[in-house]
Amino acid sequence: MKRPTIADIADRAGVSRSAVSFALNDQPGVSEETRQRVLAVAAELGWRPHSAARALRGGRAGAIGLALQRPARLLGAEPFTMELISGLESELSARSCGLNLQVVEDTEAEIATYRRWWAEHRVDGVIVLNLRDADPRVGVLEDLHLPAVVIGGPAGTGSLPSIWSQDAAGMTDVVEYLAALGHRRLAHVAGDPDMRHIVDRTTALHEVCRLRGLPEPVTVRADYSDEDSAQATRRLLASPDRPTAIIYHTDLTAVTGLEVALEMGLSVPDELSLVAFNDSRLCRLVNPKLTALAHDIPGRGAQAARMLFAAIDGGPGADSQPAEPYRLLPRGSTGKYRTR
Amino acid sequence: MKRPTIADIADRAGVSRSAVSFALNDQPGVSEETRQRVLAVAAELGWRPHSAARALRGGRAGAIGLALQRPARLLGAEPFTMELISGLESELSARSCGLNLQVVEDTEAEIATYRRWWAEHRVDGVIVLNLRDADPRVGVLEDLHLPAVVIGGPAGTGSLPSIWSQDAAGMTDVVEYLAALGHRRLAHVAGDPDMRHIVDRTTALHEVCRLRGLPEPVTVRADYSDEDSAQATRRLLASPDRPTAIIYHTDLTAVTGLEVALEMGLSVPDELSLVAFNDSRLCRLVNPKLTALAHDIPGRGAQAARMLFAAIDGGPGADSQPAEPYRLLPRGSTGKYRTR
DNA sequence: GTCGGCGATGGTGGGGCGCTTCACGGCCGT
DNA sequence: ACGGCCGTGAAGCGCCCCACCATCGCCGAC
Repeated sequence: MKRPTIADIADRAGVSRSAVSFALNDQPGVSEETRQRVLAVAAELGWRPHSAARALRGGRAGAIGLALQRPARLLGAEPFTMELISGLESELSARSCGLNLQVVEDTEAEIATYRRWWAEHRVDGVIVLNLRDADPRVGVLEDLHLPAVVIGGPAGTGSLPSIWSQDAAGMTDVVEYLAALGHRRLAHVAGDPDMRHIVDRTTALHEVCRLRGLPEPVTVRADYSDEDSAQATRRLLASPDRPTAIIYHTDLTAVTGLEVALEMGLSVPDELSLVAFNDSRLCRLVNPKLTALAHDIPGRGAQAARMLFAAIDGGPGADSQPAEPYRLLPRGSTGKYRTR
Repeated sequence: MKRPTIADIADRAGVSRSAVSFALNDQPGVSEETRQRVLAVAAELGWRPHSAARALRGGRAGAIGLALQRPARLLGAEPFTMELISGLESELSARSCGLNLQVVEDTEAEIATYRRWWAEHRVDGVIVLNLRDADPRVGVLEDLHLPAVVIGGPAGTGSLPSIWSQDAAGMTDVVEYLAALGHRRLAHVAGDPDMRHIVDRTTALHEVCRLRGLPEPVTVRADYSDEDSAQATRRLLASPDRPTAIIYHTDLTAVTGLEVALEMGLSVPDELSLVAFNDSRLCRLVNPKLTALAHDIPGRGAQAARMLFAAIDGGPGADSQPAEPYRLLPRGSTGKYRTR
């Protein structure tokens, strides 16, 4: 089976290749009658533009890139990524734009991927995840003039448009909620403290605690692995003045934390309250169900895609904007602290 | 910043564009000295081949396609996909080949995507997931001569190479294990009964039960949604002669089932044993941990990628082959049946 | 009333995007 | 003189679009 080209259509329709091109691209220069004839022939032959030829001609690559920076063993556990992708897709498919995925080991590899994508004309723009402090990716993308939308920020994104979750506000909500339940000794299990959103949340946490006159909250670091996040919770709970509420920065670590707490014989929420950032089905699968901060991740993906298109087109609409705020969903894992 | 082209290198190195091309592609026709000079200049300019130009010239698109057929709201919950992708990537990046992702609503849309990818020269081959009975995708891909590797089978893949999990063997292991624990009334919660692997497992289940003299196992259908799989388990457990062991075809439905069972006041595993196909972190997050059939999904992804490359190159190594068999991992959710 | 000029309309030809590759042509050594 | 070895020129992949051209209707000048 041979893919039809514009020349095939031209032959069949009895016109020149230019005329076909004009007709197919809604360009002036052909009569309405010819245009219809050409379109009919094209449909009949099942013609579709050769993406490489289009791209070569100086047009778009017709795809955007998403580099996922995570160790292979953790991919999959986190629902976030797939939800984001599904949101991106909803916009991409409407513009019949492809999505190029690449799993990378670290920031250096991610940057190399951007350079390669740029040099090979593989993508028209990229979505950047997990912004860090002084993130080197920003400068590289600016230098390359590769359109990009950062999910995270708004600080530290340079000239790149970003869509930022309102992390400080989310954290504030949580603390107010926990304080209202009578909690005073708070802790949180944080991932990489370089991450912009972790920084924002941590700052807010300390700030609100100070304002409310609560003791200084405790921070424990943990990567996203099973063992590490379990260990983090275990350390917190083994402490003599253990916290009465723990905030987790991902659903995954929270669920792990819950298991550890139950294992250690603590009653949740009577003796310990748990809250997770990033609601997902995971939070509803465990018992008690986890109180979580939810936000519409597919929606954010779609918004990011729209912004990226705007940035690629160079038109308006590519300004940084906040994402919809977090919604606090109280569930069974939080309650008043009661000694038994 | 302008992307350098072969002409730029030719100018700088003082040779013709052809010579540059030969040098860069390890083609004979240039002296070793010239080759080195050209390579040096290319490296200096940071040259990379323009993927579109290569593809247009009749070469490869330099990417493979993966169409994910699932409703947006379920994407993300299943760890399977991302693990598979990470496995694919490990091979792809070694051959600096891209991965094109597309989320589609149904089989029809998936087929349309294949046709589009083919017509637009976007991918060199595709990975096909979730083979069904009389799957229409197979014929389409054969007609298009689009290289493809099916994950699933081995029956019903036509001329397409496949990599098939040994579902019947896995199911047999489970039943033997449960029978050894004294279980007699078995049930399973199955997804779409069209799916090839579900069919294979179901057939094996009935077969082994027959051989062992166990009563006919009960089948309950459930899609992958929260509510549906919960409802399925609830129905099973409400029955007067309820099963003493339930087998789930995904980790996700199993976890949901466990929650339902505990909610209904059943003790697991004393009154009910649960087994999940597809081990994942989910299975270890719940309490009791779920007995599961594990297999190396990233490994399978890598294997699929290698086979696809073989199919694309038209060389050997593109024959169907079994995946590594399932490993049964007994955990807390299975045990002898004890009435209390 | 006729005719030349002119703009609008509908269509063709061809170049070029960056890369590969085939046909050829100097220039050695034997 | 002839066969390797190096290297060049040019064509062409499919598409887009600029430069052109033919035709025709219109209008004002004669």
